[in-house]
Amino acid sequence: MKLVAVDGNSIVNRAFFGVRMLNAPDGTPTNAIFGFLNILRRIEAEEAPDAVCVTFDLPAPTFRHLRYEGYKATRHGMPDELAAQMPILKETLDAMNIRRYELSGWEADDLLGTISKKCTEAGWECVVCTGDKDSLQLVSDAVTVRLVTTRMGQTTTRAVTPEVFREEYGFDPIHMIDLKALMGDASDNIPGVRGVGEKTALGLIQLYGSVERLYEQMPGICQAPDKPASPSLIRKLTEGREQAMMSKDLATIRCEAPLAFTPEENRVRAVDNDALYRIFDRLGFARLMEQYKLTPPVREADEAPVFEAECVTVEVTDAETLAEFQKAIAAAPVAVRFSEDMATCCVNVESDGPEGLGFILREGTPVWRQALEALCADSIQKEGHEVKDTLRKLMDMGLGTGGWVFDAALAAYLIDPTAGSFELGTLCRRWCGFTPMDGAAEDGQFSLLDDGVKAAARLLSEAAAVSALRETLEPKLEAYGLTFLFREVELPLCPVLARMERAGFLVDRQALTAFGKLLGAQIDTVSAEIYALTGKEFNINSPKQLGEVLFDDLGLPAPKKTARGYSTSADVLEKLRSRHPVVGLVLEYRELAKLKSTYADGLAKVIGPDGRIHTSFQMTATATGRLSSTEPNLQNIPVRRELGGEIRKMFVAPEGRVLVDADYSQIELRILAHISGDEQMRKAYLAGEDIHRATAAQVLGIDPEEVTHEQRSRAKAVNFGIVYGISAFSLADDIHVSVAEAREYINTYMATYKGVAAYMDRVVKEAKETGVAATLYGRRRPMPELKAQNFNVRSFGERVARNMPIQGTAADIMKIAMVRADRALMDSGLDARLLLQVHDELIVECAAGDAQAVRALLVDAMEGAAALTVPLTAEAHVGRNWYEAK
DNA sequence: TGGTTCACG
DNA sequence: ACGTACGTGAACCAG
Repeated sequence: MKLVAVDGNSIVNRAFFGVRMLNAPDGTPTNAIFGFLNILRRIEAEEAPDAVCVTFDLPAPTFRHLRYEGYKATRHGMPDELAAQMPILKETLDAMNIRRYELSGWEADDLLGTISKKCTEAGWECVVCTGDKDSLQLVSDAVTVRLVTTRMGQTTTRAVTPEVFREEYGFDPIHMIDLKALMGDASDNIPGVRGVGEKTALGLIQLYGSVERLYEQMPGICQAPDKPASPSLIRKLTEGREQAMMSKDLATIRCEAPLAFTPEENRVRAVDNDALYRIFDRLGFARLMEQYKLTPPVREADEAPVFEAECVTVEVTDAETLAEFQKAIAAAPVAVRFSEDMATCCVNVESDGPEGLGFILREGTPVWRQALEALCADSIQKEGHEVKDTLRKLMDMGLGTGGWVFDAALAAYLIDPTAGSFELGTLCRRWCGFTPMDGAAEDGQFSLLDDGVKAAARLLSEAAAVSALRETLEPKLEAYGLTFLFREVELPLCPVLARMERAGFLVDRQALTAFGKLLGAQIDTVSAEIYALTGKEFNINSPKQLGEVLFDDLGLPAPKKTARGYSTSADVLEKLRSRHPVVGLVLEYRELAKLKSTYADGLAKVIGPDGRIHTSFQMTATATGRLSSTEPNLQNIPVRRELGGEIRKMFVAPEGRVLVDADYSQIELRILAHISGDEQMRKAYLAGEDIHRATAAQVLGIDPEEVTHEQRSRAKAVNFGIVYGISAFSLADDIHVSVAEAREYINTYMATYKGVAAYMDRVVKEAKETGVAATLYGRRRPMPELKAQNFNVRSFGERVARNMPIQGTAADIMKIAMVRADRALMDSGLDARLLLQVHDELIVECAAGDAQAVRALLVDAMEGAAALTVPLTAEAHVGRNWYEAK
């Protein structure tokens, strides 16, 4: 029988400092709990114990160790973010039916010692799980210590048995206390013998075993076999004798805590599904919920907050019910949900109760089309969830797209874009405290209903959720100053994006597959050369195998490492290019393989029956307000390298039509100039100067004409760096200069652009005060990282706080431009439509004859999207394909 | 599934 | 003394 005893405080500490800051939807920090649970799962998987328990230190009024004054004085107090997680962690363990042992005045170490002793006495095996080497003294035939270390979010554990210990230290585990007696332990304020460090102490204990035996043999002792102790060491030991004895006492774990404990009472039990579900739900632990196979608590019938159960519902099937429907939806905002063959609508739903009226519209009923048309009229105020996707379907059906006044996903996204999930059920639980009817609820009280009714009830419940969410979220939007973005930007953008997705981008399928074949042939050639040069056939795509070949077989120096092995990234390989001819070939292989798999083959797979590629734009995916593009991602189509540009040539306009590509010129730097108000930078833009050249000239104190190509390109890198929240190290890496030089660049930059420097300080300070970073238009991003104790986490937060207002404002402006451009195109009567947005670039397809008009219209829409204190400029080009038009 | 790499702005 | 630029998505490997 085996019991695992977890050192709660030690593990939760490792987890807290090892796992990056995480937050529950309500802002509660959760990283320590998350890390703890993952470590616990690891241990359980590795040890397969019969019983598990956890010990905790309790803050005690008095310490047992008071007899040595100052003990623990250096142990820093627990950070607030961690302290906040402790009660929740304990609650979680309770819900998992894992016993906790905590005893006022007793350290976790002592409890672990006591527990391991009692286990041994009961004939059980005991595994002590801790991050703390102090516990190693407990190791015996029946007691193993599993040491846990967490680095960069990754946990490794190591089982220390008596054999392992002896192998490592050269003496028995119990003499760990003797070692501590001599060398001390700063973290536990154990003084040890002055002047004796780890090396000396190890040698002495290996030779003599215990401090007592050591002092018995004094002064005729040896430091190492055949090496008599130096007179100074003898003196230190003599003078430190008392310290040594006291230290040994301090280092000794007490195994007699008055603990009522039997291994049996800790036998592994099933978790409390309902309790654990509620905790994980609150903390936003979706993955853990799956791993523990938790299911939503089944509600008692009498407390079920399932709206439609009491909501009066009407099926719209004939003239009479249609009239009733039309009257109801004209009178008040109506929440709408669509499925394949059904639509449900709710009106007058209160968030705290089910008063309201529900309608069910089914495809196939005689009034289906009429009802939908009535619903889709511009004058009917509609509320939805992920409205852009709804509009796509409505457009497919030839229905109107006006009158949408609310989108629950967009509202929640504006309130907290970092929330992660904007699914209706998640939002409803988070903001309204109830779960829309789902599978579990059905089993409970709806199992008697037939499938059609059940589907309608589920959809109606979702409509009710949308309505409830509006009531909760709209006041918040108002309070956070997000109404403009919501009403004038995000909502109007929905039909624009829906049209773009439906339009798709025409692709030259033949050219694409031909290019894929060509790449395939080149890949074969390059692979063969690589195999010949290395004398080995291996998978070049595998960083592991590639690293072994390059760094082990060929003996190239490995400048960087990753979590598991050598880094083989392009910048690493680039540095090694001159060392061996195979390196260049690997880089070439990488480029070809990427182009083929992701672009040539990848894109060919998603060409629709119409010969066009229809991407999906995600409106709630990024933390800064940018859009993203998926299935496929059309926002990362190659352009930078020559071969990559070939791919863009495959994105074409149909016969008789052309592409117009318009992009903002340095929108982010211009925004920086605007919001920082920096005079130098604004002057440069107002004078229409080449900003990178101007930066080089001003920073270096030379004439713009004197700036070399090299100097300009470095200034450009600095400008980018500034936008990203620069560090000297990374800049150095980027422009291949020493860190000292990079630091010099940055310092001179900040001295030149004082307004930028001041802004960077100001924006971090404000974000720290308010807990959010925000754009010019009020888009916000909560920034809990700024409060983190962990240096890296906090530094990351500071860089994000500097970048978000810039990147986010650019995103806002582009969205505004898109709405303007779409409107202008519609109003103009030109034969043109938007196809794609790539952050600072818009692509339109139009009749060849309309190209110049469209060009002017686009530039106008984009430049007029915002009035900054520097010019906001856009350029547009026309071409038969994307490459030409850029 | 998470890590690595790499395409884009 | 820390470890290192902001924001994405997709393909691939390895466990």
